[in-house]
Amino acid sequence: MTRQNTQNKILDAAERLFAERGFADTSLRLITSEADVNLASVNYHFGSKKALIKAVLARYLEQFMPKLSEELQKLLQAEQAPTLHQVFDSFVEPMLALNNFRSNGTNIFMQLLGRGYSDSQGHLRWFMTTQYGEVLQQITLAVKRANPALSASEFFWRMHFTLGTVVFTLASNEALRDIARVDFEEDIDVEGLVRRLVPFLAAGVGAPILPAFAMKEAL
Amino acid sequence: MTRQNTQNKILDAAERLFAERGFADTSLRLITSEADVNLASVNYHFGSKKALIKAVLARYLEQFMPKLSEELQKLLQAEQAPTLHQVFDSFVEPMLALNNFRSNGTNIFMQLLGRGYSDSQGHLRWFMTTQYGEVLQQITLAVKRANPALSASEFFWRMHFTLGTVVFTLASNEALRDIARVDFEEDIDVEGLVRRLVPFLAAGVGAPILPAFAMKEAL
DNA sequence: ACAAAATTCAAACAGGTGTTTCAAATCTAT
DNA sequence: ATAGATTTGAAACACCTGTTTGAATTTTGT
Repeated sequence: MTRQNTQNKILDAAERLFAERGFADTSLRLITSEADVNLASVNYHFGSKKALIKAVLARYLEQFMPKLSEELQKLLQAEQAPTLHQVFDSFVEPMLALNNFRSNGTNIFMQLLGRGYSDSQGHLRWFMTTQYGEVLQQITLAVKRANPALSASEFFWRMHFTLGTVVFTLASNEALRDIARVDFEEDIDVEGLVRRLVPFLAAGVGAPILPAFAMKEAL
Repeated sequence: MTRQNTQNKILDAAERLFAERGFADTSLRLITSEADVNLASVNYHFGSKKALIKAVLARYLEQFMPKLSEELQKLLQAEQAPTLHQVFDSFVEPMLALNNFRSNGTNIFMQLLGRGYSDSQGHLRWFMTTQYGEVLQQITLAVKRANPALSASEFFWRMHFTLGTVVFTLASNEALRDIARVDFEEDIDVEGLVRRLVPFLAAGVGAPILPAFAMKEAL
């Protein structure tokens, strides 16, 4: 029973520190001292720092991904094509549900997501392609149904623009909310932030295609 | 005359390596060995690694910012309000002009911009607020004229969504273009990428405001 | 209660970082 | 040409990193 205790103490401290400071800037010594365990125990229980990072991400993705998949399935099973707004909206509830899984969970997951992509590239990408490829395909399918006018290439770029908006916003959400709080006394919560993203992204992905590029495609 | 030579050798090697690997992952030993100068010379000529990073960024910003400011001024002086598309379009030419300043300059600057924001937060932000505050205000003014419906808070958030899209896309533009090249044999150049961002951002910033948030604002 | 397995612990390892030092070399003026 | 300032060079400094080691401890199954 001590095993679980130590492992979880490490995971809890690590996820908090990773979210606050990023993966690279969080040393094992800091994690283990905050978790009140021995330095060697992270290598003993997880093998390496990389494996610890994956374990931290996995704990959240296991909660988030099935719920997201379910939401997308609802849209895909409906007879009429979804709107882009609906597609992006289906991310919101699974995101907010993380607050039930762990206190402040939505916020931590958002920052982990941001870090996971921008820090040492690869960790998050690894999960997406190897573990959750089907969900990725559901997303693709839903967006394509919502906006069939997009060519393969335009779709690719706009999805990455979207990813960038999300990753950046999530990674720096606490800093941004701090600024907003002092600049115009608006105390926005995580939910408000997530919900504000939806119309922005839906409009961006649904934007008309420049004639110049449309022509290029036709060649 | 040897001074300039060494300093520039360092700057040239540093900007390339910073763009490729980020600031944190580029050691002074790597920079000085590629520049073929002594390790100590970067501390001698620039004082510290932080100061070197600032010097690298400054060289590009000095080229870019006045041109951007000029483009924005054109829009602001016109009688009728600009469109969002026009506002974001005014970034494109100054961006592309960097290829005349230095070979592959646009691409390097884009990656530096991305790194400068997501890496060790602060460097780029320092320039923006202390050195180029007026340009920042021009941007603000132009966007507000193009979309007066935005409240201060909605404006703030959408500008940061925009920043996120740009920073992320620029930082990973080489990787993304590589994927695009193999996935659907489309060899997009930097210009094509920058131009594709414009309609996405214009649509996002111009998206209708959710009734829920519009109500909140009215309180 | 005891033997065996699992876990914790303090310490050291091997390698990396930015920065400093101070003598040697080079350039710059008189 | 020579004295003085500037620049280069090799080495060391102080500190931090993830990982490994091997003995001490605790937990587990019988």
